[in-house]
Order: sequence, then C-alpha cells, then structure tokens
Amino acid sequence: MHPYEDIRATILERINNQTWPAGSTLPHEEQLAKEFDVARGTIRRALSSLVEAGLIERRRKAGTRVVDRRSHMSTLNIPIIRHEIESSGAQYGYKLLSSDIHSPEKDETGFFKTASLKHVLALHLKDGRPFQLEDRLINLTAIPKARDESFKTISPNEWLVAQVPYSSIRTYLRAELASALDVTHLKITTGRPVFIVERQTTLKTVPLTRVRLSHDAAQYQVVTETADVT
Amino acid sequence: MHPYEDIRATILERINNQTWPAGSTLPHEEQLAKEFDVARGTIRRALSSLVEAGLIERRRKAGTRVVDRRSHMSTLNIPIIRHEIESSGAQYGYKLLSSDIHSPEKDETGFFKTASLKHVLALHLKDGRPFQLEDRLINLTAIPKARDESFKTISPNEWLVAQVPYSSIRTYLRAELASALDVTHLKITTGRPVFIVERQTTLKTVPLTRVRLSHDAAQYQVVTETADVT
DNA sequence: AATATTATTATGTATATACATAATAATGAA
DNA sequence: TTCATTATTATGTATATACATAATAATATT
Repeated sequence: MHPYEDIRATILERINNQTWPAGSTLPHEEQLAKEFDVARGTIRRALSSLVEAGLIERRRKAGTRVVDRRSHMSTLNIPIIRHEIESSGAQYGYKLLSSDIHSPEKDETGFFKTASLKHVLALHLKDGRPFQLEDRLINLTAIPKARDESFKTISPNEWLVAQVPYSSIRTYLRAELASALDVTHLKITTGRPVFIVERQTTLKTVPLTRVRLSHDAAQYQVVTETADVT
Repeated sequence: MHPYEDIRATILERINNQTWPAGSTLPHEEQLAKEFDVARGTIRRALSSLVEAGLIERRRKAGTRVVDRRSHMSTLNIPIIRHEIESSGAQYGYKLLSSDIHSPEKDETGFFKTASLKHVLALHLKDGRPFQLEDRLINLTAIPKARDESFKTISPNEWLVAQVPYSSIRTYLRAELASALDVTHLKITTGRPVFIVERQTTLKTVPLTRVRLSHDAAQYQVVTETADVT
C-alpha cells in the first residue's frame, strides 16, 4: 500500500530467499534509497519496522545486518485475571483469604532488601470455581497507602495497577507440583501440577511488589504470538 | 540526552503522576510541539517510542490516549536450546531417538490440514543429563528437503531455523504431569511436573511444523522482562 | 429517529536538508 | 607489536513542508 510497506516486503523477501542471508550486511540507506527511488527517510521507515520485528540489527558505522534467527522474540501479554475471565464470557469472583503486615524476614528471595511488607493471599474465581491463587508481598515503605487498603473488595493486582506506577516487571513462568496452599484453595488434588506466574515489579530499582499466581495446570496456559511482518 | 528523550521523560512523568490519567487524551502533536518548542517530528519520535512501550495509543482524528495498563506486555525470548545451554557454560549434547514418516492422521490437533508428515523425537542434554525432549511434526509437503535429512547430527529445531523461513510462530506455555515418554527420556520419576513449550510455526497460513518441548519443571523456567522506559 | 453523505482533523507518510554521534577503520606513537 | 589518537562513515536526530488517510463529528436525507 504505502511505498515503505512495499520496500519492507521486498527486503523481507530478500532476507527469506537468502539474497541477504543471516549475518550479512545490507546496502546502506542511501544506496537503498537510490535503488527504490525514494527518500532516505522512507528507507528508514521500512528498516526500523524490521528492527522492531527483530529481523535486522543496525549499528552506527557498522551498518545493517540480518539477524541470525536462533531465537524467537514474541510479545507476552498477561492481563489482569478479572479481564481474562470476563472476556471469556465467564463470571468473575474474588475472595480475600488473608492480609497481614510482616517484617522483612518474610522475603526469602532478597527481592525487598529491607522494608515493612504486607502479605496478601487472595483467590480469583471463574464461574464460582477457584481459578487463580494470588500470593503477594507489597512494599509498604514504597507504597504506604497500601497499609490502609483492606483488599476485601478489590484484588491487590487490580488495586496496584490502578494506583501505582511502575517502570519494569520481571516475570517468571514455571511448572510446580501443587503446594499445600494451592491444594486447599484451588481445590485440586495433591500431586497435580500447577502453572506458576511470578512477577517482580519495580519503579526505578525500588522493589514494589512480588506476586506468585498459581493455577490448575489443566485450566491454564499462556499463549503468545510473534508479530507477523508481511 | 536527546531532546526527544527529555520530552518522552516528562510525558511519562505526567502519565505517572496522573496529570494525564489512564484513558485521557493528550494534547495533539502541534500543541506539544509548541509547548516543548520543537518540530512536530520530534514530538512524533517521543510519542512513537511510548507507543512501542505500550503506554499510549494513537488513532487518526481521535488523538493520543493514555492506555489503561490492565495488562502488561513483555517480550518473550525462547532461544534454541543448544545456545541456552552453552551460554550457561554447560556442555550441550544431542541424541536422535526416532524419525519416521507418517500419514496426516498423526496430527490430532488439526494444525496440519493435510500433508505428509515427518515425526521426529530427539533429546537435548545439558552436561550429559537429559534436559529437553523435542517431539516434532514437520510438514513434508511444505518442506520437502526435510525428507532426506536424518537429524542424526543436527536437531530438527536448529535445522529448521537455519533452512526454513517462517512468518509467524504461536507458542503455548503450560504445565503437565510427565508423560510416559517424558519419564523415559528425561529420566524423571512418574508424577513429577514438566514444563511444556509448544510451538506452531507457519509461513503465510501454511503450517510448517509443530513441536512439543518438555522439560523437568525443577530445571526449567521462562523469564521475561518489560522494556524499561525511562 | 435512523441512515447516509460530507466536512473536519489528528495522525501518518514522504520529501529534503543539516548536523550529531557512535563505532569502526586508519594512522601514528610508544 | 601494542596502545592511543584521529579520521571516516553509516546510522540517528532535528528541522520544515506537503499531502494522504482514517476516523470522528457535523450535516443532510430518508
């Protein structure tokens, strides 16, 4: 449609048919601009789109190189569980299980160096049945107003997203056997696997919150897709 | 450092301190250009960077709105297992377990509509111990040269990445109990959880390959991080 | 009131030009 | 040879201008 899209498509084709194989260097912007008879800016538009897709890499003076696709980048999207459940047409339910204020020792991982912490345990239900167990620590030093929030009607997850700005989130995905808490609250039998999403949220090096979200493995999986550059 | 970075930072600050709360509309480009005393292009540079980070959304005529951060986008990177193992300083090993050509019925999921398929089972080892079991189906109609590849010295994963261009990959991450094959080849005990990465690769609607990668849950987890926009 | 048509407008693309910058390559000094 | 210094150069940023486009808003038609 737009010139830059056509240019991107033919560049992509040349990468795919090995005219420019992985590791090779592309002609520089002005040469491409001359070949396609467009301004340099239009070439830049096409190339930066391919950078975003992870197909090429560019460095000053070194030029533009085709990435060796030995790893696949894709965007992972983990929504707030209420939205995920509701958008599937099911009924969402929430139940606070416990909420306490702890001293820093509670944090075995060393994520919170030193801070007073709030520990919240809550359950998210799908059509009345347990779906996600939220086990969370909140840094009260960084988020003092969390001290006065009961989390009886709103989940920590949702409250935090609405109230607290963050700069980066690290997410771990793993499989585990159901813990005693998982068995009790997710109502699954001992020996069943659970899918764990653990998140550590920070605001410019300040640890804000850490959460372990556990799910019955039979009811939960994560799906992700690469951007389809055509 | 660069003007657009300063501008992006102050816009980000206004989003974080609720000057422009989630859902609100930002001034349009020319107004911002006037405020910051730069050209419209510089404002566009700052804003498009925030679009990439998923913090704002832009639509023609409607303008620029602050995204309601109810879901977190992060980039997921699943490398070829050999690179992951070697970059951790460990010794990589590979063993082909079986390789057969099947009729389409083998594909229960309906991913390959109709095609002759190659079924390959292979094991990836870390320091001599089983680490990842690769259970793969390859579309021989789309990738005929895979028929003559034995996969005795190179894994299907690596061979495909090097030989076959693709346009999109869908990845499923889930937890399961170890299957009979997992128990046998990953040398784990029955009843242990495994972490499954399942990938479906296509080239413009043509299904190319589907793979189930299973790992001992105790030895494998996926880590992902959001882009830290400052 | 509901639908179709037509402005309107903020974002998007394309152009040209000038200069900045980072990283490599070339050169010179030890 | 090795290290430090200095070009060199491809990408990156900033500018200004013109026009395209999609989506909303306003108007007219049924």
